[in-house]
Amino acid sequence: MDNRIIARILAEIGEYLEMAGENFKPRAYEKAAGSVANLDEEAGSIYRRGGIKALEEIPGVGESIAEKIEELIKTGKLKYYEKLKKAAPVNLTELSRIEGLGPKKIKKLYEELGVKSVSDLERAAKSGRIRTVPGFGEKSEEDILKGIEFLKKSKGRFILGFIMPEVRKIEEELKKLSLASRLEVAGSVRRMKETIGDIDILASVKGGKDFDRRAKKMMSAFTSMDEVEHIYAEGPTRASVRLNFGLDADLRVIPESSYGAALLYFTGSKDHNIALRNIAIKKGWKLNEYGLFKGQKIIAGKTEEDIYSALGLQFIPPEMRENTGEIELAAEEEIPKLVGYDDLRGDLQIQTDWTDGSSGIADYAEEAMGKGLEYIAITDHTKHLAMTGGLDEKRLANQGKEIDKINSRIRKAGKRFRVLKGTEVDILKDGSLDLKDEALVKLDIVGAAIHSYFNLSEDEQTRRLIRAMENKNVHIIFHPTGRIINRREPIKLNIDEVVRMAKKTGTVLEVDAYPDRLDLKDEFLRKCVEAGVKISINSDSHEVSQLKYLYLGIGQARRGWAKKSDVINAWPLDKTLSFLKR
DNA sequence: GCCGTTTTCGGCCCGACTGTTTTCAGTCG
Repeated sequence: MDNRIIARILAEIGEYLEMAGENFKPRAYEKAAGSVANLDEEAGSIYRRGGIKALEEIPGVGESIAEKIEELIKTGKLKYYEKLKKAAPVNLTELSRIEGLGPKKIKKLYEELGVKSVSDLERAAKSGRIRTVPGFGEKSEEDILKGIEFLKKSKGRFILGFIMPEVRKIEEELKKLSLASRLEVAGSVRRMKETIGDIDILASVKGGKDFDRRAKKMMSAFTSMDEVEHIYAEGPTRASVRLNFGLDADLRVIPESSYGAALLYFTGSKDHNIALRNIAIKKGWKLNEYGLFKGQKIIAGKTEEDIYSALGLQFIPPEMRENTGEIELAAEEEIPKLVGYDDLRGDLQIQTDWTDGSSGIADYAEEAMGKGLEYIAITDHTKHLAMTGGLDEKRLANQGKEIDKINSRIRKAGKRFRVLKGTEVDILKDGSLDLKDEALVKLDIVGAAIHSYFNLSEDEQTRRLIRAMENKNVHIIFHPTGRIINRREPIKLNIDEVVRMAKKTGTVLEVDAYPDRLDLKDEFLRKCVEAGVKISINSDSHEVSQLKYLYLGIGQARRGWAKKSDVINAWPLDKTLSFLKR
């Protein structure tokens, strides 16, 4: 039984206990679920290694939860969980996705009306029975129907790179009003999470006696924007709305003196904030969105730096704030200097109109120069991918001649820029490659990638990838897990083994920066960084405008704690090339 | 149910907003 399933069951137990009116147990289960989900090792393997005592080493897991995990590992079932489910057989996960509905209300609806699912809920609301339940009224009934409608329309979380233009547009519109002294999108957007659930906007206005008036003006400007489709809540300092492109947005207005505290708070993550608050508590202080306080006296609040520093911590970049060890590093002054958003010098994965891309090589060179890059690699698909018009050895050689011409034109124009010859060679089912070694050895950059047989077992898939890495001509594995966010699951891989073999063979692993790939993802990148495996951040462009997606790959690499020295295309070209010639 | 510079008991992050209530429980982030 894998960690995700164990974590989900623990989290559900927490919700059932909350329904039952328990006070602190739900949080204990929720916390344990979070740690299990974040484990590097399968709980089953921890248990086999050290038994129940080893399970108790997991943060938030004590005697009782360890026994429950043991039962799940041994029997695949958990009596305690089955009992809770039987006592209240409702689809909690589904129902609590409706805005405004939590465990307590769900319990009431189940007890009074027998509501078990969203479809039960819809019937109850439409027939006017919700309003008869104590604590509910006509408004609640309406809100529930609206919530159901929204749930039917929305497809869960939005992919950051695709929604970013809309986010920036809202941000720009609000800034244009010139009502706020500072305004910023915080939350998961600022942490560069690959998907986001909503937009958290933070604005500050001058404090003092006119604060209320200024804040109110800001709030009403926000809720009356053209994009606002529905207002969930609107108070003097906080409003929550649904935007017409299907995303929810929150605005908080705070006085300037609290901007740093509020930015810290609204950037999250929630777990990071809780950990910071606990540090404050241990010092006898209190941390909230208005500042860090000792009694009534404010110690810090104007900037995030001030607050971290007062807590005895180094500044932590937003992308690292997930409470997965960064606070401990900050206490030791060991936060790494992460690769920066301006650090990339080249892009090593680009598809052109020779295969399934729609822009030509020269256009890419032009666009990349305009973006300040110093090199790009052309890496079209190979013959096995017939639907893309993949290149065979002969067409690849012809493409090389065109690249030579383009490079000489660039040189004659006196520009320092180079187009590298490359390929995205297909990894076949058995791990062999789609092009002959004689063709590969002539190229500057050989990326290899899996595009077929996504359903092999973990063992087969891992051996397949390792065989590709063992080819001396392969420099980089492109999008190693093959996932497409919200569409395709990653292939099954023993990632630790892959990282180990990448280190041994000197193979680079990629962060494909395309918005719905971001592959490798953050947690796997951390493993690379720890093991000393180099990474490259590439756009996987199929059209010149897609070079802009590199920033998403950088964000993901920062979430994986990568430094400039870990990223081969953040280096000068001669260093990169000599590194690749192992 | 977990945990410990509050250490084996007594705490557990904190504040805004809503709807349905006449003072607050529930939800959210």
